[in-house]
Order: sequence, then structure tokens, then C-alpha cells
Amino acid sequence: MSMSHGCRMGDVATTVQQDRPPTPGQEAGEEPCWPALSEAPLRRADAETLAGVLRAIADPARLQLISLIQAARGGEACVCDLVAPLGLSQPTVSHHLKVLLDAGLVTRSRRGSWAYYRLVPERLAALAQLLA
Amino acid sequence: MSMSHGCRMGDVATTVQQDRPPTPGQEAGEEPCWPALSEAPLRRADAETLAGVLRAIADPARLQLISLIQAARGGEACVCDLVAPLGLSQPTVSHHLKVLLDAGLVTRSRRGSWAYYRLVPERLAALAQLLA
DNA sequence: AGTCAGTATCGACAGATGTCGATGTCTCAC
DNA sequence: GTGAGACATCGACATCTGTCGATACTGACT
Repeated sequence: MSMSHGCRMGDVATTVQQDRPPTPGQEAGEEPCWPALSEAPLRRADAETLAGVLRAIADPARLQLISLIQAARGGEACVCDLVAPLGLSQPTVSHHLKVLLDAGLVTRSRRGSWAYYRLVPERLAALAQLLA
Repeated sequence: MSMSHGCRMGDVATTVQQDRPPTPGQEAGEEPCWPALSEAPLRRADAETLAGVLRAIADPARLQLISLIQAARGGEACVCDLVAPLGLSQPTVSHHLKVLLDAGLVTRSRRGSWAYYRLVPERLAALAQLLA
């Protein structure tokens, strides 16, 4: 009870994380859905969850990362392609990507020694719908 | 030049602020518009601007404030109505409201000794469109 | 005038966050 | 196996941020 909106929340920091390369068909099967901002008294716990995801994109470096990944060939980019445009150190870029990954906004797939990051558009769309 | 998107940015922290009560017809005349996230290489300055607005809503207390204001009678609420539901001190609530105000997400109008806050839906909508 | 209620600002503090260099881990090529 | 390259993690640091109590401000009502 008390969850009037018909979608499960949670898993802000414990999402996708598909590190296993042999399971590529797993996709983002969970519909990304949060309680709409307009649903009257937003409970504190829900607000924390939403804020967690929003905080992930409320950073200039991470916004640039999202922009760069989306504009990249095939909609994916490896870390090595992102370090130079951002003008930040490789560890810092890796850190930001992890934040986006934990928020479920990007997925990671390793090919060889490269790690390719890809957006999860449903997640972004859900966020957008939330504000509208 | 270099601003390919046809809308002006800036004024993240120096917006609306319509404190003058005798000018009520002034509304949010400025169309709230930012460079879409999909417009290829997001420049650092633009990313900072966007992050500034996003950071304003990336906080549980402020999300609850937005929710409460929207749900309030007449679409507006005074500080006294917001302190109790949030479970935070009055100065803290005032602080959060100022953050939202500086981001242009709410407006303030004083009537008597009360300060009524009201959402700027266009601003929220612009933010939503940005992610979609 | 004086008082009081509603808000805003100030100063201080603890905790979170962005950043880096150093180091660890993994994969491929030789 | 050795080495090199790509990436992640760790530890440390400076800065930002949320929170509060104390205080100042503002308008209304005696």
C-alpha cells in the first residue's frame, strides 16, 4: 500500500550492471518508471529515489558524457573516446560513467579491452515524462 | 555564433525574481529554453548552465516542495504551509525555496506578511523536453 | 510607540562530491 | 610469459551542499 502509482521504484544504485559479456540479450527489461511529480504529496522515500537519479545528470561533465555518447557512431562510445573531449583525467571520466551506470542511465559492454557505453533512452524518457 | 540552437541561455541564478507586487502582469515572459541534450557536442558552458538548473531539482526536499506547491490550493503555497510537511526547519525550507527561485522554477509573491510560491510550469516543461 | 507572526539572512558545522595521481586488473599481441 | 594498452579502483584532498540555531527584517495589529 501507499504506492498508488503502478510501477516499482527503487534500484537506483543497484541496477543493470550487465558485466557478463555472454548475456547480451538481457537488455533493459525493467520499465523505468517513477511516481509522477504531479502525484500529490510526494513521499520522502520516493523523493530520495528521484533525487538520486536526477543528481546523476545534474553535473556538467555527465551531461557532456550523455551528449557525446548519443552523438557517437552507433550510439556507443568507449572511455578512450571520451577522455579528450571532456578535458578530464581518465579516472575521473571513469568515475562519472560509473555514476551514470549506477543510475541506470547507461549500460556498459566490454569488447576486448575496451568498455563501450550506451544510453538507456527509456530511462531518460521516463525522467522527462516525470517533469511534464 | 556557436549558439546553433535558437534560444538564449544563461540567467540560471539571476532570473525572474519578481519581488515587485505592483507588476503582476509580467508573468514568465522569457521562453525557458536550453540546448537540447541531443544537439551533438554539448559545450562545457552550456553543460554548466543545464547542470545548474538540474541540480536545483535534484534534491529530495526540493522535489517535495515542487510536489506540495503544485498540489496546493490555487497552485500556490506559503512557507508556513510547507515547513510541517517537509519536517525541516523554517530557515532550511526558505533556503530550498530560494534555490528553486534562483533557478527560475518558482516565483514568489508577497501578500501581507506571507510569501506565496508558485511553479513555473514552462520551465519544468522545458527541462522535460530537454531530456526527450 | 510596541509587539508579534511570517520570512529571510547569517554563521557554523558535518557530510557529500569532483578531482587527481598512483595503483590494480584484465585483455591482447608478440 | 612479457609487455603494453584500456579501464577500474583506491586514497587523499579541496570544495560544495544541506542543515540548523540565532538573528535581522517586514508588515499587521494594538
